Amino acid sequence: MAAHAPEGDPPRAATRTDVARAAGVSTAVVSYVVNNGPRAVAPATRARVLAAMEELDYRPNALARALRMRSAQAVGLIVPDVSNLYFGALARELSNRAFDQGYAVLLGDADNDVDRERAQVDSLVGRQIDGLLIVSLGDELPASAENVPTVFLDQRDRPGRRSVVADDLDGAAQAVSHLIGHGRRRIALVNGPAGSPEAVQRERGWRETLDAAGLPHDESLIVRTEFSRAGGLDAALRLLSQDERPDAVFVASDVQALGVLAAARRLRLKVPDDLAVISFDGTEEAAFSDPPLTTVEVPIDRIAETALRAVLSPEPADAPTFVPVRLVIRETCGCPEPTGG
Amino acid sequence: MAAHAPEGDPPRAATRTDVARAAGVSTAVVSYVVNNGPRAVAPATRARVLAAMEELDYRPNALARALRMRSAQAVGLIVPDVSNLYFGALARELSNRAFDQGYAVLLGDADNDVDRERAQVDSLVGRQIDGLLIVSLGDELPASAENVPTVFLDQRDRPGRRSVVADDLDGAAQAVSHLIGHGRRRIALVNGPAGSPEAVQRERGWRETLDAAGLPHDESLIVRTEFSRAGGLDAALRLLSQDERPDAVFVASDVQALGVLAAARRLRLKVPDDLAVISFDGTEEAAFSDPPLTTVEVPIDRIAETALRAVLSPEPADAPTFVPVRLVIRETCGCPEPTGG
DNA sequence: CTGTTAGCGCATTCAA
DNA sequence: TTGAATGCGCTAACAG
Repeated sequence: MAAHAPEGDPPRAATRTDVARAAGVSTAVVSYVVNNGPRAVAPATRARVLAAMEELDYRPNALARALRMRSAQAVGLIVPDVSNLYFGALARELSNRAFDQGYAVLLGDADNDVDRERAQVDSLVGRQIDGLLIVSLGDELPASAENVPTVFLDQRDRPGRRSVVADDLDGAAQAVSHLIGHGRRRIALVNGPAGSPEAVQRERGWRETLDAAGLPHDESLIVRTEFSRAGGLDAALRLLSQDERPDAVFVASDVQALGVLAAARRLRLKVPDDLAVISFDGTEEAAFSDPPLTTVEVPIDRIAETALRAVLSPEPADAPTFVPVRLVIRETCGCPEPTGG
Repeated sequence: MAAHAPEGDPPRAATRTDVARAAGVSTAVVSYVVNNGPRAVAPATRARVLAAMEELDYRPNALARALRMRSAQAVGLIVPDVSNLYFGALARELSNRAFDQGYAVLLGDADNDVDRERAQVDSLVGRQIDGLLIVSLGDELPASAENVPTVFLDQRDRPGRRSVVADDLDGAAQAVSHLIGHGRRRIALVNGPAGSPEAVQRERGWRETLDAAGLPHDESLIVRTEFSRAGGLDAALRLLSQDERPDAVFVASDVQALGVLAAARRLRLKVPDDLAVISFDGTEEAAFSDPPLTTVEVPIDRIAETALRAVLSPEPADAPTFVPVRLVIRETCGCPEPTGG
C-alpha cells in the first residue's frame, strides 16, 4: 500500500516529478516514455517508469504540455445555435473527427448574436486554439482571430478566406429544374431571412433556373422568413392565399417545409397534387413528415471532414470549397411513389 | 511606427513581458492592471500599461494563466449525440450560461458508444476541466474523473453522485392520468430502448398510474424501441394491429410520437378520436406535428441552470435533483381544441 | 505603489 | 541511455 495520506492536505494529482522520483529516474526519462520519444529508453527503465505511473495513477497535464508546445491540440467551433438540427449535426461530425485526431473542441454558441460571437472568438483565441471553425453571423472576425487558421462554414462572401460550404446555388437549381420537369409553371420560393447568405444563393439558383425556363420569378412569388416551422407556416399561408396560387414551392430548409406542409393541410391543399414541395437540407425530419419531403441533401459529414482537414493544414485557399449536394426524391415533388403503397 | 519586423522571423504574439518592457514597468504591474488586482496601480502607470497593451495588441494567454491558477475556467460537456434535438438544446443552454460566467465548454460527443465516452472523459480531465457535465451511457465513469466535480444529466441510478434530471416519473403519471381523465381505458406505452434509464422511469410512471386506476398494463401494451421517428412508427404499427386495439398511447419521446402519428395515418386512424396520444420532451417538433402533440415539457433551461450551478459549486448532494415537468395540452390528447379553429 | 522572483507541469537541449 | 537545467506565459507572494 502507498503511504497513508496525512489527513487534511489537499490531494494534489501526481506530476511527472513524482513519477520520476518514484521510479528513480529523471523527469526527462519519464517524458521520453510518456511520449515514446524523442529519445529511446532502456526496456528495464521504461518498465520501472510505467510501474510508477500506474502506482501513482499519473495523468499528464495537457495544459502544461500545451503551454510548452505552443499548441493546445484544440479547435474552436462557433455556431449561431447548436440546438439547430443542422448545426448540431455539424458539431457532432466535427467533434468526432477532431477527437479521433487528438484534438479537443471548444464549443461556442453565439446565440444568434454577432457581438456575442465576437466575444466567443476572443475567448477561444485567448485559449490558444489551433484553429477556428465558424458559422459566422458577421462579415468580419475580430482582430484576435488574425493569426488563427480559420475556416468559415457559412455562405458569406469573404474573398481570400477559406470556407467550406454546400453548393447552395446548384442545389436550388436542381430542385427548381425538377419541379419544372413535373410541369409546374408557377414556382414560389419560401426563403430564409433577407440577411442570410445561404438564402441569397438559394434564391439566385431559383431565379436563374426559372429565368432560363422563361417562367415567372417576381417578388410576389417570394417570402423571406425565419428558418423555423412557424416561419414556413406563415410564409406558405401568405403565398397560397394569393389570387394566382403557385402550383409548387421551393423551400430553403426542411424545417420551413414542415410549416409549409402544415399550411397546405390547413388550406385543404393536397401535396403534391395541388402543391409540389421541395426543400433543402436533407435532415431526418424530411423523411418523416407527411408526406415525406423531397429535399436537397447537404452532406454534412463531407463538409465536416473537408473543413477539419482545411483548418488543420496550413495551405491557404482563395476560393471557397463547394461540397456537392444531391436531390433526394420522396413524395412531395410529384414523382410516382417509390414504394407502390 | 513600430520597428519593422525583420523578414522571415515567425511573428510571435506579444506577451506580458513585452508589454512590461514597452510600458517601462514590471510584469507584476501588468498583471495587476490586466486582472484589476490584487494590488492597486497608480492611474498614470495604468494608463501607460493600457497604452502598451493596445500598441502591442496584447492578448493574455489563458493557458498559462490556467496552469498557474490550477483552473482552466472550463467545463466539459459529454453527450451521447449532440445532433439529437434534446442534447443540442442542452448544449446550447449550458454553453451560453457557462460563457456568461467566464467558462469555456469542451464538447465531447460520445457517438453513442460507452468506450468512446470513457475516452472523452479521460481526454477532458487531462485538459484540467473544472467540472464535468455528462449524459452518460454507462454506470461508472473512468477513474480519471474521480477528482473532477461531476454532475450527471441522465436518469441512471448512481447513489452518492450528483445528478440533475427531469422528473420523468411524475411526467409519465401526469400524462397517463390525463388520458384516463379522457375516459381512455386501454393505454399503451411506446417506450425507449430497454437499456435507457429514462425509459425505466417513464414506464414506472405509466404502470403505477394505470395500476392505481385498475387499468391493464401488461406486456402486450408495451413496445420498447429506439428514440427515433422510425422506432415510433414500427412500435405503433405493432401495437395498433393487435386484436384489442389500444385507444390511447403514451409515447416516451416527441420524435417517437411523430412516428406514431405516421402509423395512425397509415392505418386510417383518427387522432385523437380513435387514438389519443401524449408524448414526452416538449421540443419544437411537438408543436408542429399534425395534429400538434400534447406533450410533457421538460424545462431544459432550468436543468442547464441547475446543473451548471451544481458543478461549479462544491456542495455535495446525495439525492438527485428533480426538475419538475408540466403537461402542455395541444390536440392529440382529446381535449377540446384550444383555438376554436 | 512597484519590482523581483519563484514556481505551475511539461518538453527538450546540452552534457555526461 | 540518462540527467540537469532552461523556459513556455502567467500570478502572487515578498520585499522594498
